[in-house]
Amino acid sequence: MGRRGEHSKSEIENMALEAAERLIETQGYSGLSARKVATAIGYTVGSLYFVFKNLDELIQRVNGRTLDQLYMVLNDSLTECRHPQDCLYALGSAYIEYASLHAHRWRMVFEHQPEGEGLLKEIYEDKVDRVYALVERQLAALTLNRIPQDEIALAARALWSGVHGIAILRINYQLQADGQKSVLPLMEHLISHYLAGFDLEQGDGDSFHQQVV
Amino acid sequence: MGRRGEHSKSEIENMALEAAERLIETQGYSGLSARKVATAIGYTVGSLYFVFKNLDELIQRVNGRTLDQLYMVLNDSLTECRHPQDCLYALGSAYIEYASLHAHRWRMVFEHQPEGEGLLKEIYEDKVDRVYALVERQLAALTLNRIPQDEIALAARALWSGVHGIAILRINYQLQADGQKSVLPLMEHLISHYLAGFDLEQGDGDSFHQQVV
DNA sequence: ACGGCAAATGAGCAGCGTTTATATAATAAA
DNA sequence: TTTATTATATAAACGCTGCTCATTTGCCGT
Repeated sequence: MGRRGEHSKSEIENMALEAAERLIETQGYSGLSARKVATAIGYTVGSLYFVFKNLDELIQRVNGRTLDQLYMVLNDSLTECRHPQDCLYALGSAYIEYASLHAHRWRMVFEHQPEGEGLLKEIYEDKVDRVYALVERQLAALTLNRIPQDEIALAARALWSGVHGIAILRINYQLQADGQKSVLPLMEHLISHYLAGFDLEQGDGDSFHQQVV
Repeated sequence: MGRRGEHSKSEIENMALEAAERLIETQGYSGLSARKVATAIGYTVGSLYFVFKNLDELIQRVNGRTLDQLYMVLNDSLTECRHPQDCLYALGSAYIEYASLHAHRWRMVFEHQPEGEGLLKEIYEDKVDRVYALVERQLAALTLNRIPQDEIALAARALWSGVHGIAILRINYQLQADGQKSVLPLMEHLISHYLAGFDLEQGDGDSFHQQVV
């Protein structure tokens, strides 16, 4: 049939993204295919390529939405904490919980290598930065803004690399699958040790102060 | 043709693994296919399935070899350090360097989800433990063996999650591609802060002492 | 009413993992 | 030496994949 006009381009786009997310959540990346997505929204393959350049673009769009969702969850986790260190625990806890609850979607964000350059990639990186900013804000508060922003940015990335790694541990080895409480002490252990070391190293001119970014 | 007898089963196995590694190193996971591997070693697809149960098994075998190689590199990095903290730096540096040099192979170790149970998976996990043991040994030395082994094991995983995350950062965002020196300060920053915090928390009965594993 | 145009299709291409009947070469038996 | 057996390698086939494109369909303005 020709133009049914039932859905606008952006409507189809949204339907496809939602269908793709559903497929990924339930069956993982390998369960995703253009034909499955198309069928799920009542169209055929060709129509998908009318809206997305290719599957890669669709995946990048899904990843963008995942990052948005993650940002919101993390942001919401900050409502019930006051001390920055507790807020970092809250962020870490929310991060690990999200990773556990949406393992497939979450993994895809980091495992899918976007090919080539493009506007999408920049948007993507902005979304990542926005998530990191949540951590940076707490670190800045904790150090009473006595540490330059670029250094805070690096510290956030270093620290969160650790939390991220723990989330991966949690997922890959199904560590304590019964209620993901069990890796939380590990996370708090990492953060507390890291922060404890932070105070000791105020302006001691170590190698970290080299220009890195 | 029938049995040419030019290569034994284990010879074909080796040839296939080497060919697969070459494909992955140069073209990444998506560049790997049963037919490509078979062609590369002068056989046809079917013969591959005479040696491996399926592609998944071949990949797991490649990952095993990668872990062996990684272990050796890390082990060798310890020859020129004395103080445990310097040894941890050396391990971190070697880890990040290996990840950068063999990004595709290294990523596959963590991103490929081995399906189902089996002997291979256990061997695989032993290899992972062997790598962690290198870190644990340094942590134990640093804390003068005053901390129980299971706690050291967790600390190693927490700390190395951070180093791992930094390696991911290095690869994903091509952080300072000109000589991977630039993320090393970040790694040392993480380790030094973490270790600085370690001494402060001797037996203070925090949540970390809960039974986790 | 009809022409033009946008939307949607579905057949087709090359490649994928995997299975299997078949052909072949080396070996064992007669 | 000839024959039978067995292990090995193959090629074809199945159903799937991402992606393209000629073709058809239906709406909308003239």
